[in-house]
Amino acid sequence: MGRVSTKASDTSPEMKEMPSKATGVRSRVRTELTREILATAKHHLATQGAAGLSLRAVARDVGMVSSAIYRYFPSRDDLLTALIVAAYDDLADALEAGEAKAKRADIRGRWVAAGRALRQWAIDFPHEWGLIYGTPIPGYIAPPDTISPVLRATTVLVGILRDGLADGSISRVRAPLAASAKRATAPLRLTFPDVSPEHLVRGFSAWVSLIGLISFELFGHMNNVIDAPGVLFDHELSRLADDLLISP
Amino acid sequence: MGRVSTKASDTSPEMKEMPSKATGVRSRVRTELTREILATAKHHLATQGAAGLSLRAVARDVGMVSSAIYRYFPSRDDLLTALIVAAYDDLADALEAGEAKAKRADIRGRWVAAGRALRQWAIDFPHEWGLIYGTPIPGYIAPPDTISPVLRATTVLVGILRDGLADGSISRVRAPLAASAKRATAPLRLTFPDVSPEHLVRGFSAWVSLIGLISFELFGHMNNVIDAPGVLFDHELSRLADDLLISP
DNA sequence: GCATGTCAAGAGCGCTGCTCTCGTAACGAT
DNA sequence: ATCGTTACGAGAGCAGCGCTCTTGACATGC
Repeated sequence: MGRVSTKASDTSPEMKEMPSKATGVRSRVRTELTREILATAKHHLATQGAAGLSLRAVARDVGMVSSAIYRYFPSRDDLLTALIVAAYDDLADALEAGEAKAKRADIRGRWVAAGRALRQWAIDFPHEWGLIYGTPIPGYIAPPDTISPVLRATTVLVGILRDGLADGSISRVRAPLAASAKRATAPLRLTFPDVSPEHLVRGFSAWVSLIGLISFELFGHMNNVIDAPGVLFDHELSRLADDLLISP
Repeated sequence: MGRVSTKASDTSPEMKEMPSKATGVRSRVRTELTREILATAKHHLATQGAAGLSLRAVARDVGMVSSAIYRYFPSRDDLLTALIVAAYDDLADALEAGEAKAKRADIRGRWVAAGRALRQWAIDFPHEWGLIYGTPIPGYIAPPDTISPVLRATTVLVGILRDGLADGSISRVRAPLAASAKRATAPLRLTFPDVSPEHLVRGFSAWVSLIGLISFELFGHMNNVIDAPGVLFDHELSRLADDLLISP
C-alpha cells in the first residue's frame, strides 16, 4: 500500500486536468514520482558527490524499496544521465541570467558577466560542475539529450561575439586562421556559420581557458599556489576580453 | 601464482627501505610485494580507471587474499594516493624528457615540446590524467608527498621562462600587474622569486589553458565540436607562446 | 628456546547495483 | 460491469565491494 497511490487518489478530483494523454492517475503519479526521485538524487549529488550517489539511498529517502526505483530509472547510469542533463540546463540558466544583467550594448560587460556567472555557478554547485567538466563516468556516453543544453550555454558566448562584431565593439582579426586550424573547427563552423572562423577559435579558446581555470580552482590545484582565485579569474577574464579584441 | 608482470613502466627507484631495519628477508619481501601490488593497481587503473579500482580485484591478481592487502595499504584511498603520486612523477618525467628534446637555446621550441609532451602523456594515460586533473576523490586530501612531483612539472615551465628571460627570447612585459593580482600570486612568487610576477601570471595562465584544453579533449567535450584536436592544440600552443612574449 | 612481532588467510558485517518473482491496482476495451 | 493487459511496489536474492577481527604459522631478536 503505497502512500503514493493513496495521496494521488485523495487529491485528484478525477477531472480532466490536462488535455494530454488520456491516462490520468497513473501517468500523473509517474511524472510526479520521477520528479521526486530526481530531486532527491540532486540533493544527494549536491551533498556527497556523484561517487556517493546510491540508488538505494535515494530510494530510502523517497520512501520506496530499492527495486522500485528501477521502474523509473533502468540503471544508476540513467539516473546520472538525468542529473547531467539537469546540470547542463542549470548552468545554461545561470549563464543566461548572469549575462542578462549587463546592458546589451556593453559587450565587454556581458563577457565579464557571463564569465563570472560561470565561475559562481561552479562554486555554488561544485559536484554538478564535476559531473559536467570532470572525469567522465567510465562507460558513459553523452546522450543526445545533452546537446541542446550545451548549445544553450555556447549560444550565450556566441551571442556576445555576434553582437560585438555587429556594432564594432569587436574588431576584425588581422591574421587569417591557418587552413589546417580552420579545417579542425568544421563542426563548430557548421553550427555558427555567421561568425568568422578566426573569432570562433578565439572564442572557443577563451571559453576553454575559463573552464580550465575554474576546474583548476575547484579541483584544488590552486592550493598553496594562488591566494585569491577570484582576483586572478577577473584578471584573466579581462585579459581574454582583450584577446577577443573586445574594446574596453 | 597470478603474477601480473611488473611492467616496463615500473621504474620507481624511490621506493626504498630505510636502512634502519637491516632485517633481510622479511623487509625485502615486503618492499617487493608492495611494488607488485602497486604495479598491479597501476595496470587496473590504466584498464578501468580509478572508479573501477577494486582492492579485492588487485589482491586476486597478485595472488593474495583481499585482507592481506591491508597489511601494505591501510585503505583503498591510500592505494589511490600512491597511484596519484606515481602519476605526478610519471608526468614530470614525460615533461622533462619531452622538453629535453628541443635545443636548450630554442626557447619557443622547448615550450612547444613541453606542451606536446603534456598532451601526449594525457592521451597515453587518460586515467592517470583524470586522477590528477579530473574530479577529485570525495574525501581525498592531497598528501605532502605530491608536492615534490608537482613542483618538478612546474619547474620545467618556469625553467623555460627563466632561460628565455635571461637570453632575451622573452621580452619584458609592458604593463605591470595590478597590485591585487600581484597579491593573489603570493605563494607562487614565494616559490619562484626570481621570475617577475607578470611573467609568472602569464605562464601560469598559459599552463592552465593547456591543461584545460587537454581535459576538454580527453573528457569528450570536443566531440562534434572540433575535428582535429591536435591541430587546434598546436595552434593554441603557438598562440600562447606569442602571449608569453616568446619571440618566434 | 622462548617471547615477540609480522604475516596470510578466513569469516563476517553492512553496503552496493541489479534481477526476478509475486500479488495488487489501474487501465483500455468490450 | 467485466475481463485481460499492463504498470507497479514489495520482497528475496545474487555477486561484488571496503573493511574489521581473529587465528594459526613463521621469522626475528634476546
